[in-house]
Amino acid sequence: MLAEAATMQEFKPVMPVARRMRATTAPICESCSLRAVCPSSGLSKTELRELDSVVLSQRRLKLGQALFRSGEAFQAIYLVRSGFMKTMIVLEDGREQVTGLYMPGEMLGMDGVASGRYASDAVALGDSDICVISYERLQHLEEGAGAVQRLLHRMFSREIVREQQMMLLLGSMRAEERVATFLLNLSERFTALGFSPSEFVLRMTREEIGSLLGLKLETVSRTLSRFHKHGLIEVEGRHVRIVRVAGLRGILAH
Amino acid sequence: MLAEAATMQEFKPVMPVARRMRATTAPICESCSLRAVCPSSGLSKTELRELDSVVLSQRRLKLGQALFRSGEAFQAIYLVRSGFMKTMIVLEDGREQVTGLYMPGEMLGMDGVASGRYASDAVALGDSDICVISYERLQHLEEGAGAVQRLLHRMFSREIVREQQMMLLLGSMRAEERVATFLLNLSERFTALGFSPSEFVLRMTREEIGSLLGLKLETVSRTLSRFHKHGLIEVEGRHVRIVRVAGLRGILAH
DNA sequence: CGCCAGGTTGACACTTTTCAAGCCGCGTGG
DNA sequence: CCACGCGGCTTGAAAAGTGTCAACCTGGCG
Repeated sequence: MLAEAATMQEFKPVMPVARRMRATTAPICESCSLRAVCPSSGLSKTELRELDSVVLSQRRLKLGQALFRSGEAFQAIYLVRSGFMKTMIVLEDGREQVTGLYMPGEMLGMDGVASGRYASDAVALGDSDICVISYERLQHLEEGAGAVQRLLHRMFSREIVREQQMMLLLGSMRAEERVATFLLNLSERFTALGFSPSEFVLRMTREEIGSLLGLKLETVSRTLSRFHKHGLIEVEGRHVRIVRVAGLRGILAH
Repeated sequence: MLAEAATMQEFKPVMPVARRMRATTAPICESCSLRAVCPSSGLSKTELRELDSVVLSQRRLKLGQALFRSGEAFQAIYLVRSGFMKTMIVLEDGREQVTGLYMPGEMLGMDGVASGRYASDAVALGDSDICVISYERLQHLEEGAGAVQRLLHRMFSREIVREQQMMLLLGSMRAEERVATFLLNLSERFTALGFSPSEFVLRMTREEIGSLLGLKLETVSRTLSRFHKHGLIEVEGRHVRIVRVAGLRGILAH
């Protein structure tokens, strides 16, 4: 039943990732298999080459490894190439809030520009490949700077919009609406990546999902169970299949 | 008792704002009274002049008037010169979420860069003066572009960090913590503007505060009353005086 | 003068959290 | 090889925190 989703869990780029961990000047962006979803889509050949010149390297992370941590000196922004990342803020008293879930083609670390130090932790939710983009060099691009700068601005802005929507969710939705929104959002993003809109694998524990949605893990679990009981989804651990999208959407329509 | 706060409600810049509503080339930034808190602090004279060249005009808003609305074509970003603004997202079903409160020196509208349309509504919380900055021209700055671009990036990033902190508040704090955080945050920002850290005027109704904090207006009211009962603050409508900062901070320390 | 928006407060309902118990699958070490 | 422990998940029952509804107060303004 959930076989397709299971294979998808691997979540490898469609084409093999060539020249991993290569030196700075390797044409990573030009030949990137993520071009379709990568923010760099829309750039010209020369502009892509420009972009390549600022890609410092690739990084590989395993489950739980940090890409950066709150307070570390900001030097680079990061692009998810494969795998999943989460960002979170931690309070002194230990409470933590997952502030974002990042999929291939999405960008991380822009919160570090403000003060020169990252404001959040970024942690891998499984094996992940990450493009490391030197912010320093990005600033000093000469050729093609216009297009690349505009791209960067769109990325910044997209992040702001994403966070606004998260605030809407956290500030004015009840548990069922939050979880439904979460599932529908995942579905969209998987679709954009060329995967099934209806069948996928959550990459987070119930606790992480809860933290992202501002709920306790038990509430997440109960809500998923209720959705299942009402025939909206099928759940098996982290495998999810959306059975009645309209039903999920209906929950949002109050 | 709350006299100082009452005068402060006017919230005029320290120096008179010269050449309001003037043509594009007026040296608004160079002579801006907000320099101390304005994001443009740190720019050189020439860079300031550059910045001036992108300031289209000034806009004056009254209570309830919109600076931009969700869906409108994005053309400019805005800087609050005097007064207060709020941003909000509205759902089809009418529910709305205040996503931000903006004071003099703070920037609005960057969410429009992503899609070319604003993603939120910006509404004045009272008489306000706003700098209108052409995004188009900002992009095409030649001289001094480096410094101005860096400045813009910091602004973007600061907004991202601000929203992350809002998510933390909305996702993992209880009502008392939210209100205490709100008051302490206001206190800091007023201080930065040269006003009293302990005595100020809320510019929003209880309902707006509630929406910003993800609470109902009654909860806001009750929480403020409770703070008052415990001798932490004094409240009289929108006039607030913080009596025991340590007490408020203590609430955050669980 | 009277209305109305904004604010406060109480009583009660509802959602979500908290606490607790138990299940499952998996890796480790006896 | 099996037992054990443990993290992750589910479910129930009770507690806590907020929301809802309603009454009432106040000040400003037509």
